[in-house]
Amino acid sequence: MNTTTKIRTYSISDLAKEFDVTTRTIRFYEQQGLLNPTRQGQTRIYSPKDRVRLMLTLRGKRLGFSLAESKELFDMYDSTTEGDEKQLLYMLNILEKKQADMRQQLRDIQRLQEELNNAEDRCLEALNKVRSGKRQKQKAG
Amino acid sequence: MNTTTKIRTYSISDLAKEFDVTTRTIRFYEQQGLLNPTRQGQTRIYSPKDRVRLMLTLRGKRLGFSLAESKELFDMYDSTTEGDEKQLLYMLNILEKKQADMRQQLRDIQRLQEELNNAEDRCLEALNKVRSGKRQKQKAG
DNA sequence: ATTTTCCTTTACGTAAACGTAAACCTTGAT
DNA sequence: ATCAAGGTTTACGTTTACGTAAAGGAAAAT
Repeated sequence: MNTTTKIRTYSISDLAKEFDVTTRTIRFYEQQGLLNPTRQGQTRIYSPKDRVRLMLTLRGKRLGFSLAESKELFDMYDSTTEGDEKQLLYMLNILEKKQADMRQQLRDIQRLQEELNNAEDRCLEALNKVRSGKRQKQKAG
Repeated sequence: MNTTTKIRTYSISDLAKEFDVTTRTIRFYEQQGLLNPTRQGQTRIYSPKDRVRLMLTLRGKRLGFSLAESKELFDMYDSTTEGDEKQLLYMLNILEKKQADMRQQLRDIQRLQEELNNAEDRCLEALNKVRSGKRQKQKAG
């Protein structure tokens, strides 16, 4: 059996299109240590791992993570296999904090969703009033 | 009956302490049109409404809203009572978009929570390995 | 052959959200 | 009276996350 499997690769514009970001953004993420494409000549070649990282980075952004924070998590995740005790405890600490953040965000979102619904209701109501007002005017006119 | 009720007020540092932000931040939010304190001489006096807006602004921030977006929502919310049809439809449009954002964020968070749990498991497992390794060494030593 | 089409690097520019410092009131406590 | 604690304005500085332009290499289409 052959253990060397051919792996899909992506160009920078492949990824840019798929995730709707500019190539500038992708190069910037590399510069910040979030992606590690190989080179063919001077052209960047992205692996599925890079693709996943890009995906995670963007999701992190939506959740208010800075690029530095995402990088930190990636680095830690990579190092867990060979991590020493101190490292691991540190990572557990960070993970705990992130989870607390996420719980807070979950509450925030649920509240905001309620409020958006209320606002929508109020808005629809006001719209009805405006429209029934218009009808009265039409009758009168 | 007296309709003029005395209303609680807050100083800038009251709010700064309560929400753990600097006074600079609070003044900046005023400058951006998010807060509207009255003045006593030149000193700012904040109403409960200001307090709520500060709270909402900060929550918005946690959810990735820009100050401009929060202001937009506040302004629209204030104007709904007297809003004309175009205004109202516009606001409904925005509200719909925000809700879509929130649904996306909800999914993001749930996924991230799963992954954080996985990472934590991996981490704890690695930690156990490290520690059982240590015990072996102690025995041997 | 030359014109697109992608890709590259280098580097300055920018918007958002404050930080920070200077320079100045005012007011209650010592 | 003076001094510390809190308030003010003005204004320049800083970080993050890219945008944008210049200047060019390589390959594929016309």
